[in-house]
Amino acid sequence: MERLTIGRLAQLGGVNLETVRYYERRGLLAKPPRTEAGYRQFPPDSPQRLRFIKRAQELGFTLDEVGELLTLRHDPEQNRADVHARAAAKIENIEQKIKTLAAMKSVLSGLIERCEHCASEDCPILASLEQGEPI
Amino acid sequence: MERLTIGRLAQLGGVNLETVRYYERRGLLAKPPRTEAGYRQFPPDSPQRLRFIKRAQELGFTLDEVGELLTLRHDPEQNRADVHARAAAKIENIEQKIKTLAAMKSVLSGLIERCEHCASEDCPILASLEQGEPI
DNA sequence: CTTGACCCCGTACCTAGGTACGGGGTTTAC
DNA sequence: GTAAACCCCGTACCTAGGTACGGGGTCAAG
Repeated sequence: MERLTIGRLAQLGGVNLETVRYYERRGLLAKPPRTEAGYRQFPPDSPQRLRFIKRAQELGFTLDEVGELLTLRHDPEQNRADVHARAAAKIENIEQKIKTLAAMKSVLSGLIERCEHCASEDCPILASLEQGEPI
Repeated sequence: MERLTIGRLAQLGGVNLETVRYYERRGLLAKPPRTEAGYRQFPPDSPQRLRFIKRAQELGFTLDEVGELLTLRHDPEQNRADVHARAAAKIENIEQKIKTLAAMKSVLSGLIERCEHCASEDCPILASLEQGEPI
């Protein structure tokens, strides 16, 4: 259970050190215990959490939304039904994203297959733009 | 083929009027023809293009990336092989996003199914954080 | 016992992606 | 023919999400 300094954590998580401080301020990372001298001592699973945050962000979740995702974790004082409902909502949200990405992908695949067609006016990419509801 | 004023386009596309001007400046929307008086006259497919931009953004693409996606369309002076390669790269990118989202979704589904488990220490959400490569 | 690498904190600054403002012309509806 | 509702443009401002700065303390190696 060796604990991590902030610099080491930043390195392992692939982010700037200041970003770690920022996430702590935002409440995305729990305030870690400190040494006598005030140095942060992060738990060993922090790098994963950090990477999760970055990945969720790359998928278009805001930091507030990432926070919601993370608090779906074991929070003993929330009632089960509420967690359940919020998780279900997030799942729908994710499914919608997947659907839209799948539509985009198939458009691009089509583009590759019949590239010559695409030199003409009615490129399928525009036809697909209407697909998918706003998220 | 009635053409759209900027206000109408913004309304149909669900964005602020200034956003349309901004996208035009960024080159995401082609500079439209103008009336005598200088009013923009957008082609009728502009709302779809606008919505595409917004959706791609919600999926974590930057506006620069959206621009790349859009220029994969019929641009007659690019050679086929190049378009092909760039489309293939975008497809991989999209597939990676889908994979990561699918991993997140299955974590949340698991969370719902065995909610009681999750009141304990080893919530599967953390276990999953390592899934998926950075995009 | 000191030097370099690391940490602390608060505050200032930066980029991306918009949004708002405001002074002016235009168009449409009474 | 005039008021409301649009549009023009340039510029200023705003939010989210970081990043950098700088003055100071700490810790490990030589």
